[in-house]
Amino acid sequence: MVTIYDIAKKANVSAMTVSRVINNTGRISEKTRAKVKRVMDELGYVPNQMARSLVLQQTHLLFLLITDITNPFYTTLARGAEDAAQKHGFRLLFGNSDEKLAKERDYIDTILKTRADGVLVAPAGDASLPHLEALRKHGVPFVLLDREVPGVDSDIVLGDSKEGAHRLVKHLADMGHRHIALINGSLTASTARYRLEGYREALKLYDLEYAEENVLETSFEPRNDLTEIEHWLDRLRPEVTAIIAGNNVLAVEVIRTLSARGRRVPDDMSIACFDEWAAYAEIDPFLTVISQQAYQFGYLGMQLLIDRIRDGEAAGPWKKIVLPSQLIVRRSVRRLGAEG
Amino acid sequence: MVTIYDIAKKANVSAMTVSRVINNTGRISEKTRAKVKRVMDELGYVPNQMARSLVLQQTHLLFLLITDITNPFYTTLARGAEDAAQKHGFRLLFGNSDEKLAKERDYIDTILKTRADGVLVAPAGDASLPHLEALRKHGVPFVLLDREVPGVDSDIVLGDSKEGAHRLVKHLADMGHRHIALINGSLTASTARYRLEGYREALKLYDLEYAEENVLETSFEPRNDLTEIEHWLDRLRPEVTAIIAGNNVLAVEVIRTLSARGRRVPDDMSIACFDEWAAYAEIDPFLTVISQQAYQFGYLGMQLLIDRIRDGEAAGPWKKIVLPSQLIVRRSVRRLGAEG
DNA sequence: CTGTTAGCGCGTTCAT
DNA sequence: ATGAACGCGCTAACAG
Repeated sequence: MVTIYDIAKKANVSAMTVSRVINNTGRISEKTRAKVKRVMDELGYVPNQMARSLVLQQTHLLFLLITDITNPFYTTLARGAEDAAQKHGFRLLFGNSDEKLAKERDYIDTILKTRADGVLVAPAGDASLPHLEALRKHGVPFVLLDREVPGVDSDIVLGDSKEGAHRLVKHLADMGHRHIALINGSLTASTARYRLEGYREALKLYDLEYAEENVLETSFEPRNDLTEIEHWLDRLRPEVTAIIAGNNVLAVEVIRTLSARGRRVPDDMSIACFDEWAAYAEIDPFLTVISQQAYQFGYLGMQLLIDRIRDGEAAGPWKKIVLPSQLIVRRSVRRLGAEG
Repeated sequence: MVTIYDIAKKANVSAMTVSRVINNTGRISEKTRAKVKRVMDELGYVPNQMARSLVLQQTHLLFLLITDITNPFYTTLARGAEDAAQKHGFRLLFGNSDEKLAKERDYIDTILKTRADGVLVAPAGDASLPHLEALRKHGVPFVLLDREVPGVDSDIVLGDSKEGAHRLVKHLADMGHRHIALINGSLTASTARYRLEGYREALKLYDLEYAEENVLETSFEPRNDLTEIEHWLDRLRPEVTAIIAGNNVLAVEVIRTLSARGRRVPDDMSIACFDEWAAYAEIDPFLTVISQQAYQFGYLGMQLLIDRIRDGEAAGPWKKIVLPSQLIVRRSVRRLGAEG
């Protein structure tokens, strides 16, 4: 490995001079600067980030932790975070927890060991608390994305899940559905809790029946085994004509399960859900969704993080950004007649 | 920051003993080991990766560089790479180049500075050559994914793009299409070249007309401005009844452009393309595609990389894995009668 | 404008 | 079984 000492020797200067050339600090004569630079090129020198970080006590590295890298909601969010980071001259690396606490812990571990300057976290759930406390304890600034974690104060960017669920129920009711089921992620995720809450409140408001067997709590991430969903569909009250899915993944899995049994959407069952399927949905508009501004989650979250890194305490009290969502009506919900 | 010296002092041992406890090296009495561990917990010690890497000359960190984090092909690939890395006890971080050489260069830079142990690269194109040469020069093992780069010898995992294009043309011809256009990524990507080649060969084979204005070379990544595609569609020979898109993104953009002008797929134009839109395509099977085993690209690539890291030269000559693809027929291609 | 010294946190080598 | 000295590559502080 080429070090500043190799450069120094070949350029007949001290290592310190080389360091100054690299970092553009101090005053250096144009002549020596040129000489040093030439030698650096010749030798193909690359600064050792480890060594720099060790002495500077900062890495200039930011992390984004998402829970499902195959979900377009999170990848769009990632693009937003990336753009904002680049705009401010920060490097960003991604990690994928797969909604698994163990994987999340491993990434937090890596982040801690790597001494990242800051982290954007979409937490797996409430049990992410110790992970976030670890970040806090070690002085790593972080911003929460998409989900709250009880017991954690921080900057955060959220969607209005309760309001979204409300709008979904209203739309279904408007379309003539009176018996609406809900398949949800784990209630250890705040979004799932708010969506359940909004669902129940709206049912009450529109005078629709609530039945325990019409609600399934499972998980947001993709699964290979659809039997749980299958069994739930079997136990559903027969009057149910519409299902709300807690996210885009669940919606797809419900539809797959239904269609494996020859039941069509929306003919035999209506479906609506949270979150888009990005580009594809546009060309073949099928799923009725509550669309969230995924890109903004990442972009604004990154801005908050960078503010926090730059200004520390001076960035003021914790900021909470709640992003509005939008109902997009498509083909997956059928209009029911009076008989429905 | 808590260091091994803080632990050492509080546990009444030397820093060296602490280090040994951390790394499970040397012989330590159970008593001191327990004491040291307890103090470590009390103080919430986290090893400083920078310092470790500096002395060990290795980071145990792997990178995956993809060109479009919003494209399900690459995110599925990423999941495969992640699983394989985890299986072998390596940490993996992601970077997204957005098909941009400048962003790719920045990531290569980060990787070099970070002294990663190895890299999985889906290169932006032929001009990625210097980036890969830099990796080589600095002794960072890498494996290429999805695209070849002329002038670079390395392990690589590829799809058979030529064969895929061939199958696409054959299918369209079988469906009665005699005038088939191609919208492609930049020819600086080997996949685009092979797809063009397969397209031209197949046209010849099935005695179909080739026309220059029926082929557009643009780029694989999503764009905001669809005018280029729009203009191309306007200039297409009027006899054209089907379009092959070089990837999933282009297919969606063509369809969007067409539908903005009131032209329907497949009624007014048939479309087929490379690569799936992951889960969503299953529930609403619209696009006829050549489906590639994205997950395997990542999984097998990671295996190659880890072999190379572990065995170095002893891993033998460069390995090239070519993954077969599969034609999946759906609704986006219309069957033409004799008049077509 | 340039060089010397010291130390960031840790692990290897050699003592004890 | 444990400790002291040294160095990994780099930069801040001070000297000249």
